Amino acid sequence: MARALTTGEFARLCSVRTETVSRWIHNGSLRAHSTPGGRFRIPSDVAIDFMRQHDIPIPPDLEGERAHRVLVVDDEKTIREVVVQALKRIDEDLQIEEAEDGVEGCIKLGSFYPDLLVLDLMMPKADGYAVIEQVRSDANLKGTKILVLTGYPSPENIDRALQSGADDWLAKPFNIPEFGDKVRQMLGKRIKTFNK
Amino acid sequence: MARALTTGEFARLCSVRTETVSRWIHNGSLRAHSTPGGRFRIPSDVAIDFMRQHDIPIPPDLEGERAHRVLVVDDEKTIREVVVQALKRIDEDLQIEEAEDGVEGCIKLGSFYPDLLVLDLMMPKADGYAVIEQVRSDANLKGTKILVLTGYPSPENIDRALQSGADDWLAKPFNIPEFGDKVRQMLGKRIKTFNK
DNA sequence: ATCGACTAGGGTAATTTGGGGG
DNA sequence: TATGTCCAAATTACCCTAGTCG
Repeated sequence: MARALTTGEFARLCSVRTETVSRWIHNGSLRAHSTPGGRFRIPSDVAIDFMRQHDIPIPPDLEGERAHRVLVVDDEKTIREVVVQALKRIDEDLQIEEAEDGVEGCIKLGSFYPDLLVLDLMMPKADGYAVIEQVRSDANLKGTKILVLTGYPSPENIDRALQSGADDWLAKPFNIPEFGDKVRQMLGKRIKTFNK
Repeated sequence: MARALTTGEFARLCSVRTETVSRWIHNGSLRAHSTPGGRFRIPSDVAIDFMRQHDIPIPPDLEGERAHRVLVVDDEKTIREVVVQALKRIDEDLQIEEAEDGVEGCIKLGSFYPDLLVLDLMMPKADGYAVIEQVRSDANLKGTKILVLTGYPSPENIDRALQSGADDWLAKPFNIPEFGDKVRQMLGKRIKTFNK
């Protein structure tokens, strides 16, 4: 997971020259370590941060170099704990963040850029639909998959959620293996879709 | 897929000054990312979209920078799946969209601008002939190739399809290698939307 | 030992920014 | 008012070279 890029590789990604990347490293715009011989190496997570910061499109194979991020948004602490435990069992390397209402969720979205959003529909402040719309209107979250959890799985609610842009849903209470399958599918599919 | 243009390069393509391109980026008319030093880079697909939207001629080498798009229109899910799988095997970088009837197909045409349209003739709502005519009457779809699939390959049907503007056809069920050949051929010698 | 990729550097071209006039 | 051209100053990135690294 720890691949590091050469200046040339990174230059191509940023559509600049190798020398320019060297200069960025010298003037502190870009962090890198170096070989004993003076060649620079840019860790993939540094590269991703840099590119995200400058709105440079990130190639999927580079994204794949890092651990997946999951944001869990639910106002019930118990549900969040169950979900987080289940997620950790699926993949202990997952980066997991939590939020307890739609507003907090939206704020975390803006800095966390999750690969998967596990989202309750009924919440105080901003409900799940609003969060879904927020995600789907943000180009930086294009790759984010949305799994909706709801205690009221009426056809209307489900339809509205999927219409808004959710990718899949589960009724609460859900069984853990089924949840695991969906998560694996959504995180896996995401990688496969972009695979070179 | 990865090249990005400088403001100067893009300015030349649009026959304006670089300052004007900078201003387009600032006022939001044109999306771009930037280097730490503040120089802009315009991803080639953004550039193409912009130029298409403003009827600016797109040079062929720029067109080549992006993945080809294929729209698959068929009311039978099984057929769509077979076609999509076959397409992915031909070129995994293809952007593929699906529609299950003529109306949905026409809607997607308007935003997806496929290079290739794989089209069933017999469909509910709007049949294949209607879709072909729609494509051929839209200047923005001048470059779109049409491959017709039909389960009823009578001379009348084929004739009518080709008359309407289809470029080639295959009888269902088709064999995959033959389908692959035709697709490669059509994407390969695709006529560019605009000539110099 | 080879050879492509990289660094460092200095001159140069391109780009940004702001302003003014059409 | 809105948009693109034109101008100029400051800055950035490009381009080239020689030499080094992997």
